[in-house]
Amino acid sequence: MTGTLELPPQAMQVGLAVDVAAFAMHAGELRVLLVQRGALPHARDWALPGGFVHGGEELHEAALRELRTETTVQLEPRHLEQFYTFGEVDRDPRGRIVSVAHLAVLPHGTVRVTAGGHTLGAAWLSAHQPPPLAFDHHLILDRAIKRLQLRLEYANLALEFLPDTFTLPELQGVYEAILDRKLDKRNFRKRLLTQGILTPSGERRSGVGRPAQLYKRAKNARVAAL
Amino acid sequence: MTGTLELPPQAMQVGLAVDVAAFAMHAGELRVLLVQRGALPHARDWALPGGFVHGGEELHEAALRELRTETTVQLEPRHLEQFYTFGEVDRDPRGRIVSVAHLAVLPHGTVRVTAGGHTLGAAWLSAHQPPPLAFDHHLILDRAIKRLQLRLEYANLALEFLPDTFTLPELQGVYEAILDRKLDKRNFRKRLLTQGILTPSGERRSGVGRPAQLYKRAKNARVAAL
DNA sequence: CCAAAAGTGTTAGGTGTACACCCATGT
DNA sequence: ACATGGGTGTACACCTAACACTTTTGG
Repeated sequence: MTGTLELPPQAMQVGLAVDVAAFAMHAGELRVLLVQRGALPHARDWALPGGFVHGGEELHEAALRELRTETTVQLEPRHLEQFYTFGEVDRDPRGRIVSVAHLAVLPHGTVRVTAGGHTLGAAWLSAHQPPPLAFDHHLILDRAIKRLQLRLEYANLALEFLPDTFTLPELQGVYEAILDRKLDKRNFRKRLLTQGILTPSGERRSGVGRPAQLYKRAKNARVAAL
Repeated sequence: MTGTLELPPQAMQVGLAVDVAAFAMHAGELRVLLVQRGALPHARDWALPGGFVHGGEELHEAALRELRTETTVQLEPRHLEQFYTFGEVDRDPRGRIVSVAHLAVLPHGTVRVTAGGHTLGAAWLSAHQPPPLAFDHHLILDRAIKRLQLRLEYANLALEFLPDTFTLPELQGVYEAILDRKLDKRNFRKRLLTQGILTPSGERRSGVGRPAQLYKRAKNARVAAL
């Protein structure tokens, strides 16, 4: 079927790319995965991982591939969603390049990243106070954070940042890191527990201070769309 | 600057298009602007107005142009926003075509549409019960309606469907048409009036039954983003 | 016994929702 | 006078936000 019909002459051919704003918790802070570019333009600048979509490849597949090849992230994203398309004429000096930006959430764990492909380095850096970024990636990151904050209320995206079992203070930490403000402990517990998406896992975690009850996600509790 | 840097060899070149889901109220119903295609593929099928982005043209400019040339809509959209990008490999038989879908709201008034360009016809048809559509346009329309419903709560997008002055029952009609369900009259009035975005315009409108108070939008009341 | 972090209830204000009757006009 | 659509108030349930002390553990 493909090829039997012709495109109209004025059909604009553009470079199609994806960029990924991948978030995780580190040291009680919301971090975003950034890579240091190895090639022009913007060599040595920090940027969101991303690149061109290959032929026959779906957009979300391209997003996953870029995550894996540019940064050697071992863990699967727990959430991946397209959130905006950046197509300004002059956003890339190489020509008309349209980027479909994706939001990813990676689970907790010492998410070790190493440079892959043609990047000089990769690191988890502060999402709320990022370094200067290449291209229009600060716009992309801003919008990604807003979307993440929106999703936090709608779906239960906070759980995706944590391991299978976790404590309520840890969960509250995720909310606070994403919203970038403090929450009241008692109100938070009440809200989450009456929501019915958590079940106590019996165990307790030890450390400094009183050990906390461990929870895991209830059977239902799925991430909703839109 | 453009052209001095080369794209990598695997950079995928794709056709870049925009599609527009333009909404308006007609006969107390939410309607979407559809065109009847004049060319293959899907000739004679209904479709959302849309087409290829031209060189040097921003995405929102392309969306506006397609609205104007394919349908001869006289009125400016009161709201125009990108809401999702459809890039599935097989969504168009002519090859890899990525469409950045836009949501538009047109103000009230007898919005007369005539076929323009290479379309056979154009019409305002029911948004909630549309005819069969070309390509993946039913997916686009579904998502556009969901976004419109979301925006209705967040911003005050309902006002954009009405002329400068309007009555509360008319405004409630817009809400009901978009949400596709009935609302309580007293609760609706209370909510809208305490919100402070409406000011009575003194005049009253006559017709059958008791005349209704006319309102206009208050000085503030701007449409918020994201 | 001290430091550190976890856990626990109540109150007041505001918001959403359900619900039925009277009013102003045109015919 | 009647048909048609516009306009009005209250009560209850629920959610939100503010607020301080006790409990459990490790050192």
